[in-house]
Amino acid sequence: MVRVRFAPSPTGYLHIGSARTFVFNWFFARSNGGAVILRLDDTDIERNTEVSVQSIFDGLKWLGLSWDEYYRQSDRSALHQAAADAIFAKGMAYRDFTPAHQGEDNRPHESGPWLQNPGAREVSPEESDRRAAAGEPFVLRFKVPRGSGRKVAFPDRVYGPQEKDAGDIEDFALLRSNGAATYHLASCADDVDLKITHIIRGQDHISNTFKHVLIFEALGHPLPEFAHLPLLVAPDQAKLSKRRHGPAVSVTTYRDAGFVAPAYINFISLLGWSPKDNREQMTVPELQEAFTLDNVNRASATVNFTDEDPIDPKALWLNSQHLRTMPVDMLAPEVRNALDRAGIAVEHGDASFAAVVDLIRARYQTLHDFESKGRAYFAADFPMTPEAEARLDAPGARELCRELSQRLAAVSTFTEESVEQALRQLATDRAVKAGVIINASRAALTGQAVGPGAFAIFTAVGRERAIERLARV
RNA sequence: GGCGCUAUCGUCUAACGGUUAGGACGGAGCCCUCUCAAGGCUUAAAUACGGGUUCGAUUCCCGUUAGCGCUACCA
Repeated sequence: MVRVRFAPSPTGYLHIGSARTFVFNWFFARSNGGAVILRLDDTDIERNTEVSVQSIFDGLKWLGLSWDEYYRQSDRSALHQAAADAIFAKGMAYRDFTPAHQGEDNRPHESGPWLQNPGAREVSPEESDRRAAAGEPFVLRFKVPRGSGRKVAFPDRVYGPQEKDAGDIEDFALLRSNGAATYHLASCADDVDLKITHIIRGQDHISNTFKHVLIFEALGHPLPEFAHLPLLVAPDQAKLSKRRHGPAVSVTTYRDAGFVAPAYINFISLLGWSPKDNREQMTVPELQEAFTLDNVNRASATVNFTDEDPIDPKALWLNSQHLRTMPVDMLAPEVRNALDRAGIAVEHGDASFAAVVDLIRARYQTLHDFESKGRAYFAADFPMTPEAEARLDAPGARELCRELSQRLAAVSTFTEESVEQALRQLATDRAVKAGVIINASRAALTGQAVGPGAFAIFTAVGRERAIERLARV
């Protein structure tokens, strides 16, 4: 039974890299009949915030990919403590009473790695127990094996076999002086307890994994499979960070820009992974079906954004593709919500609403376009663009619109065909090109100089409104 | 400094050791057309550098360079 976990730490909003990690975990689990576990790695109480927890949930909920189990590490400190005790009891960890260093890192590792605080390992068990009993604060450190030629190794599903000299691994902390578990301990203890089979996470964890291998071994637990994902970087090649790159890296930026979740998922899936068959636009089920760890790349991928525009152009293109191809009954509720948030009251019933959405969606790139460019299809009031104004300013255009209005008021049935017939007849009668009336009508009906085929617009806007809008030019 | 990871068009990427190095976004141009999109077509644009191995290297090996990551009582 495959069990994967997504373990964000709530120190900020859900960012694009985390979202991709979640999505890949989800694809892997779902295509292997496995379980997805959401675990908040919130052991660093100083830096965690509830706001962040909320925004992570907001982001995940928007993606619309479900998880099966949910845990918070802060609820599981007894488990972490027990793991620390077990490792300590085996003599694989020791207390370090050295005060925490603060400010500049002045430890002497200019010529090599820092491995441990001098003398800390040599404190006798008796003295260690005595000082601990006396209440002297300490960190519990893992006693990394120092034998010559001792290697730590693990296979990585993406990066291949990994190996490192134990001599290059420092005696990392398991427990902080306040008694709380560090990330390393808590993460491994929980992975063991939650029976995680595959750890899929960012490549920035590769060097941590050697430490984790040591912990798993100390806990007497077989290694889960590891798969590290290439990093997502900013256009300046730096690791994405909210401090340096701002909201461009937040999932909610895309949501708020009018993206539909499947398009966003499609976009981030193509960062560091590809189906290898030249497909680009894919639905979530297609992505899940095609996803394999073997097709994950190793080089980091750049997310394109600028100070002026936080949205990657390819993401925008994918969004427009999804808007025009996703099932209209899946899109319509999203559009309705968007219009709702924009304060546009929609009078349409579901069927006619879906028909209008279907008519105009091929021209739009984001959900916001429905409220702006598409406003006239839903609202009684709408602005007129300068280009549309120009259409009406064409010689005779306004008069023709008014006359068309009168003629349409007289037709018995109001269909695309009857409208076209009336309009072309008017053109013939007045000896003008039909195009003039067509373009002027589009402007009068929608406030836009551009849009769908003109006759379809008449029925989309509806008889009453069409006649009224033509009359008042 | 140490350790690790990586390197194909501007960006995302494809290429059993043999291709005119392919696709996509974005750019340029054309076609279609009642407008604008869409769609179709065309076009510019890449194997970081240097050595090997091989009949043949984008692909395998070594080195250089560059970038990134880790090097906390953060995760």
